[in-house]
Amino acid sequence: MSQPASAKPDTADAASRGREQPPHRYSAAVANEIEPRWQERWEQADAFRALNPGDAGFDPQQRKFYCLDMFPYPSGAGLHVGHPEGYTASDIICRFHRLRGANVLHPMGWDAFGLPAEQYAIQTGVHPAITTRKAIDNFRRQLKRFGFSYDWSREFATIDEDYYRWTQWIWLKAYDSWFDPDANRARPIADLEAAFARGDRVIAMNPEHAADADPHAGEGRWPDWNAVDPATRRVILDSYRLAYVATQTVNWCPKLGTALANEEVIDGRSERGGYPVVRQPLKQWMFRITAYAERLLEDLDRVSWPESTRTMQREWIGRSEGAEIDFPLIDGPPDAPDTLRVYTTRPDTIFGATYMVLAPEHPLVAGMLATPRPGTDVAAIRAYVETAANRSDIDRQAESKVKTGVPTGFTARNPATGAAIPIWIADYVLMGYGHGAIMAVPAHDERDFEFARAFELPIVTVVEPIEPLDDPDTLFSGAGRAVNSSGAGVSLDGLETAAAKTRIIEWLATSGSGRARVNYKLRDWLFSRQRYWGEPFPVVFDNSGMHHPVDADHLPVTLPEMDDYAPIESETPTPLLGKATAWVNTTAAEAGVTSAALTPTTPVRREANTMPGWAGSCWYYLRFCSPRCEDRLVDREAERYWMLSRRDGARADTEPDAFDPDTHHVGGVDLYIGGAEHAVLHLLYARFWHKLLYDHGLISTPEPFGQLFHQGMITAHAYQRPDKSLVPVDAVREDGDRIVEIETGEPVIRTVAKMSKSLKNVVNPDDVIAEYGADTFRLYEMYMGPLEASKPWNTRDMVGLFRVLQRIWRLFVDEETGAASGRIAPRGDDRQNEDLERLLHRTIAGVEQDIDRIRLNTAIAKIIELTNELVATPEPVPFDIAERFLIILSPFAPHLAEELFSRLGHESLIAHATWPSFDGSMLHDDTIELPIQINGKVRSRVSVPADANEEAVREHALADERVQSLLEGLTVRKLIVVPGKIVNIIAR
RNA sequence: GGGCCUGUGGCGGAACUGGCAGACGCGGCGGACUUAAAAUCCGCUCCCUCAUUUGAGGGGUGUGGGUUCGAAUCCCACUGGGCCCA
Repeated sequence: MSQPASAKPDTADAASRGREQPPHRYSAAVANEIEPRWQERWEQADAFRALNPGDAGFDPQQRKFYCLDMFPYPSGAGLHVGHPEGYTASDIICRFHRLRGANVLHPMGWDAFGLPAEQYAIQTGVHPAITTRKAIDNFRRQLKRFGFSYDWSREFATIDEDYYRWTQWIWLKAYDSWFDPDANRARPIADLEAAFARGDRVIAMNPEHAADADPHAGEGRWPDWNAVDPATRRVILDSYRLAYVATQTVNWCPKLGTALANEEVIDGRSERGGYPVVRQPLKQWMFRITAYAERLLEDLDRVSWPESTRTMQREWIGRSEGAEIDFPLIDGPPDAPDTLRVYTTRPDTIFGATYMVLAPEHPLVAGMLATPRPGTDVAAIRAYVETAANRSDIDRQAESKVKTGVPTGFTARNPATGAAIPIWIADYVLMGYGHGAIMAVPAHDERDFEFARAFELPIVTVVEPIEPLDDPDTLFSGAGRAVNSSGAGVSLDGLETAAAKTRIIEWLATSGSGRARVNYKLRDWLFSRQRYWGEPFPVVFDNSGMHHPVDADHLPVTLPEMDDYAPIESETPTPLLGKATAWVNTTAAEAGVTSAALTPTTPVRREANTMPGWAGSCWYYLRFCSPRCEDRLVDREAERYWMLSRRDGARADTEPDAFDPDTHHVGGVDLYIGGAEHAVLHLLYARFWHKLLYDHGLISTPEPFGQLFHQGMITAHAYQRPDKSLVPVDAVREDGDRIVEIETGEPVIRTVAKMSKSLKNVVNPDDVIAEYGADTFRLYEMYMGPLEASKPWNTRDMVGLFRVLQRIWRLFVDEETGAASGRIAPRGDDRQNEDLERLLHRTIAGVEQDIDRIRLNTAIAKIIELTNELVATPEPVPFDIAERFLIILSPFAPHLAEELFSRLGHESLIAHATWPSFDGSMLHDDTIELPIQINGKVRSRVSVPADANEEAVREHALADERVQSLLEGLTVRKLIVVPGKIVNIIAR
């Protein structure tokens, strides 16, 4: 065992070796014999094959159930005990639904592109495909050993060519799409061009195009499409694409040869290795996910997801309502726009806007540096802008940091007050949010306030709290009543904040200096990585830098072989694939660009960036519906069958294609189980791709995952010093009542921590299965606590579940001979057992309810209670009770259940048995014991008929001897009867 | 700093919608079996006091308050832990 904390000998192991052990007792050896045997039987019988429409034996009347696990990234380290947690839960639920007659789709596959394999390749030179395939084989072996009922015929990996060709195909679909704000959906880019040509749309750059900071981009400047030159047409159309190229500032680490996410940069150095990181502009492929912000937000109300996850997605999308306001520039730089546009959620505070701030990256800055105002310290501005460029957004936004900035010397006019206010540059304003510029209202915004104090800028109060604040010195940023807010054109004085906002927006609109605006924190999705081990983009560039898509018939674009995978160390960002010069430099024909776009011999450069790890996981759940489909990303019929669910549970395939919110569930996968660490990114990205495909009519539901469930984390015990630092489990010993660190003798306390190599508390599932078998492992992991809770692994506790299985085994099998125990009445014996029958019905009902509510720990407790009763019953257990008991056990401990079921004489698999029904009248006894409280304390209990009415119960209670003696000398003031529950007598 | 979740025996946890707190499992204690130990099986096991053959009483779900006939459950404040945002 790899858990040194369990100092006790491992019980199951000892049991299997014990000399005087009965020869046929349920032991680790028995488990390890019967489990692989049944796994082979299932495989031979193709027991868990999900039938698609058109398959032989497919029954259109059968209920469907699509239950998906978040597929794993197969690392070289193999499975961790955290992996099988969600997988065991989904397996139990799937087996349950099969027993209840559903056609269950329960697939498994591999998220196989990604960094670890590439880093291993850098060290060893072994191709990532080789290490990845090996890791997949190991993961598959480990998962199969748990007896999970996956339909393995549907298995695929994201690195399979016939999978990622469709990943690339979807990207091309996005490239070929624009988002029509009027229709609120994606449409082919050809529709946009046609609309321009017909004159149905104003010909303009996309005003939402992130790469274009020109605030006037959305204003038409081209009256006639036919008069626009082809190059400009392309630029205009490209600004609308849902997959587009833009120059983004990235954290480039020259030493690592890649761009890093903001979270991976700490104080200007890489988190891994501590290498310097520079902020560099880099041409990147982006996804216009922001176009879907509103729909991604709205549809959160329609899915059955944990509230916390929906909240996180809402916050990530970050919708806010406010206004964009144009502040006229006073003597601005030549060639610059006349106005400076800002976004604010508090337009009502405009009378308090005493200065403005530009992000250092703001396009106006260049013009200000080129033609500075007299007396401006240009060098200081330049230095400030350069320094700011290398600070991460996270650092820049940290409120604790001292605010920095420089004055530009330029001024703008506050449209409300008419006053000229100075324009500053400061890095607390980010280019990525709003318009990269703000009106600063230091009286009512924390950051503006600190900045104003640091640079002695005026602070004007324009909102007063309606209720006086407890602490008058705190900055007031809430809603209140406007004061000092009157100008030539408009007055807000006396209005409460909401009304003031409405009034000022009306005035801004009529005066032409602003308008209401909804803004989102969500940014477009940076989709390029400078890695090797990812999907190549199906796109090339010609000599003029223009991009051309690869024709769909030429997919997939495969990766070239490489001699070494070391990153290119460079000051200028260079993708690793840039090394594969022979692959990069090719011709239009070779790359698969249609001759309509480029003549076949045109020299082109392939896109050398690759897609990020998220790409493959964005649509794998769709592919599982028909993983071998060759002519489409997913078979139409199969997709509709598995993804579209009617609310009443009936089959949907007789319905028309169109999703109907009144009769259909919103999304396809009936139950999606996976970790909360994917609450935002993976789930948001997958929803985005799904909606894009839905808009193109390729799939039938607007959401991918109808119900989502997060399993908690499996933690482990660790030890903590008084200073809260952690001590590895092998560095402590028990010293009497205390636990001390061996090296120092200092006491430590037991705590809970993540499993980690450094704490030496990682548990390897292979070891646990060798010691106890998979059935015990499955039961233990489900029994630890509620699935959604994080809970500490404690190997010592496993023996309890092992003993339960041992008791069940002993009930059926003679430990000395291995033959039938004789404890089960033979088939055909008509003996009854009323008490057991009632308990069985209660257990069936309880387990059903618990599985439906995903409370597997209490379901197992109920099965254990029944087990203990069966074992304790002196006379033989009726045959059909034993049979039904095994069926309800089978989702949880499938191997043992199959074995015992066959020993009862069954030829067929228990996996294909029918879930037993329960009789509602059997759930309650005829008479019940009712507790009697006197003044809130239980003093007695009486037996009453279960259906006794309130009056009868009252009489029973008052007639009770004990109650009468306790009530002596007291007056009953009140008597509360809760039928079936309790009686409370209030007496003085 | 803001938001969300959470605190129940020695441990993991149970308790439907406000109705007998501690199901079930671990551990511990006692017993059976054994030369002995392990394994297995049986019994007891929230704490305190008195009685100890049955038992009787009191306290108890992080702390303090509130609502209620009745609170682990609902409300308020505080406090410990976790997660997310900043």
